[in-house]
Amino acid sequence: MNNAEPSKRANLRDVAKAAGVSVATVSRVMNTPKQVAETTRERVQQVIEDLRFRPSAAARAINSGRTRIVGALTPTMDNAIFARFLDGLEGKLAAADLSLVVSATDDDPIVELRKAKELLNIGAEGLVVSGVTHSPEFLSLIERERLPIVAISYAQPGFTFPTVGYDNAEAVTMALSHLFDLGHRDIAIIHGLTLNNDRTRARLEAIAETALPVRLSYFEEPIDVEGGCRAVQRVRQSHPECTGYLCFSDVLAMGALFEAQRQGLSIPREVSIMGMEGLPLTEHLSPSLTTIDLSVYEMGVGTAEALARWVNEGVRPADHRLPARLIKRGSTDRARVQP
Amino acid sequence: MNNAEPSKRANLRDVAKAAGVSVATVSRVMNTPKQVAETTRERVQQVIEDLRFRPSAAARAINSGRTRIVGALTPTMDNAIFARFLDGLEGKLAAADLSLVVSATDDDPIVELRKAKELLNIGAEGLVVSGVTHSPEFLSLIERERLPIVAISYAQPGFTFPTVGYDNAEAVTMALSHLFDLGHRDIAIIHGLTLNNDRTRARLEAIAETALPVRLSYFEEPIDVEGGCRAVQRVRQSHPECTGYLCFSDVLAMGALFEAQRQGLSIPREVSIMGMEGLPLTEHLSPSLTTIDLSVYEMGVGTAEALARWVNEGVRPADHRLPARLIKRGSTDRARVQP
DNA sequence: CAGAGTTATGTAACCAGTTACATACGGTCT
DNA sequence: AGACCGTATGTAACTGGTTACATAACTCTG
Repeated sequence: MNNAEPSKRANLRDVAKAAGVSVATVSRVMNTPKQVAETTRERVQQVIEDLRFRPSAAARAINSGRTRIVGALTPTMDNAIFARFLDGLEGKLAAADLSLVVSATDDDPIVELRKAKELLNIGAEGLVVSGVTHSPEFLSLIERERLPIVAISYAQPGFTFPTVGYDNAEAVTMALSHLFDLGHRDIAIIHGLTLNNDRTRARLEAIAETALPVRLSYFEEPIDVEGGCRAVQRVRQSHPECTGYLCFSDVLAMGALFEAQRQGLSIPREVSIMGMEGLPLTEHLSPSLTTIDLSVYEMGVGTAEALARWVNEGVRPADHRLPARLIKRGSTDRARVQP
Repeated sequence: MNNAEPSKRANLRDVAKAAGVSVATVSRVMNTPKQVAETTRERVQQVIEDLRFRPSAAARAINSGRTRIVGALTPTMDNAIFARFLDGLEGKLAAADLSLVVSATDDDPIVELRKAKELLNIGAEGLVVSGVTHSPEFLSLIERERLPIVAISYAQPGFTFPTVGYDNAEAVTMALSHLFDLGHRDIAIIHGLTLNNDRTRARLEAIAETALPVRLSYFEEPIDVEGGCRAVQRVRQSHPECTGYLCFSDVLAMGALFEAQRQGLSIPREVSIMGMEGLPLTEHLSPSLTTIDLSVYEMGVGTAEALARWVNEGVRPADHRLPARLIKRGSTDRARVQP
């Protein structure tokens, strides 16, 4: 056996030569097998296997203009919500024969622009982004490339590109009403950073416009458990009269719950706490966490369906609004009558 | 202005013609600018911008043989550990100018093989996989393609391909010793599914070989909070004498903690519970969770560095063993003297 | 059995880049 | 002036596939 040569990958010509046919026939065996006579087809197939021939994706892409790659630009991956979203997204994209490239932007428009360009450079056929606020350079890049793109976490029919997400105003209003209905009048709003995050801003604007006779105070913290803890410390210090804590994220709510308990507060007797998102984990806390389910996994699936149709069939998808649903659990209850 | 034609993307020839130079010159402007006279260079640059020229990734790939894409095959993304790992991985890969395609295998070797082939089909230059146990077809595929590949979550120097991970035996022994040192003799081992998961099996084997005089009982559940809850229900029913609960995952440990508290058990007075992984969240539970920190984020970064060097410079990386470190917190304490 | 239609296959152009090699130009040295 | 050198640029071959078109062989029909 002669293993002398470094055995570089076989190409179409090699296969054709070895099988004694033309390159066109080999190509047909792979793409339109029924056009090839059975005996020839089998012989070529055999050579393909013997030579371990694998067609070059690049060469195919250059002809078809298709890479079957789409990119997702999310603020981070290390966050239960985006992890869950990406899981749903990847699963459904794979079913549509599309590969998912992930890219974290850290909620920075400059990074977003840079990473979007890199995604285009590797030939991404479509993009997923968070929210509807983006740098002008980003928007014009998308427009002039006519790139299929879907914005998530933000339902906004008629926006520049299709959105797959929930109505942030509706969701937050639902949450606030829940606390109001339970008799809470002094409510702490615990939210993530507003800088470069239009989802948070949209929720805050909806809150600000409420007609409900409530007294609100606002606490901004990074969306992690520690942020939730710090927020509660600040609430207790500056606004101890608050009996309802509305957190814009389940992760913040978990931190808030833990810290409140650490401070000896009885939940929900003294203070009601609620989150948003509907992470599976929240059901198992003690007390279980009242939250607004935003069907994050379904958002991933819906986004994949929308983008896959656009990329594969050229059909620009309609906006897809996901339901927001109150999940009433143990962490919220009637406000205690003031002493 | 004539906007009649559908303005298909400009290519090298278009730019060359518009700038009045040859295609070679345009190519040089992009790749080796110093070889081109300044006046020519500037003129070509201008045309490139005017025509919004973006070189085709596929055409480049066909020449260079490089796609700058690597793939990661993880059981899932919707899991705090893998999310954190992927976050570290993507960040460092991006710094090495590599894009990350993610693909979930659901711990199924058949899916793993299929998705690995798909990754190769789109031109992935390297792969990340979980653990060291894979189907023979998968292994031979990797071998004959001479594909750079790194296995994670499993330190095994000298394995078929380089590993970046912790020593599962060491980690679990560390955990067991901790409980033993605190006086626990009846210990419940709560672990994820062993089917197709060699990390879990390696831990179980290490546990089985312990020289410590302890009585162990085993409880297998899917790695989610509910799994942890169910495990505790089973422990209480079949082995109520257990005072130490050793969970192979922080997620299981959280479920165990919640369920134990729901059942009225005082942690750590009556029962000590510990997890593994070192998720940031665990620090904030009440009581805070004792765990074995496995530096998951660092594993992501280390994997990226190893794979990037291999792919970019052809240097097969050395095995990288990550430290396992006991983080003693509130959920474990001395075993109560038997009444 | 000629003419038409079907089927199987080959030839060569094409996609969008990179690059080896050739060439033209201007300046320096002898 | 002629040889020599370095720089700037162009020509054309090449990467690895796909596919329009041509062709050859075979079957069917009148």
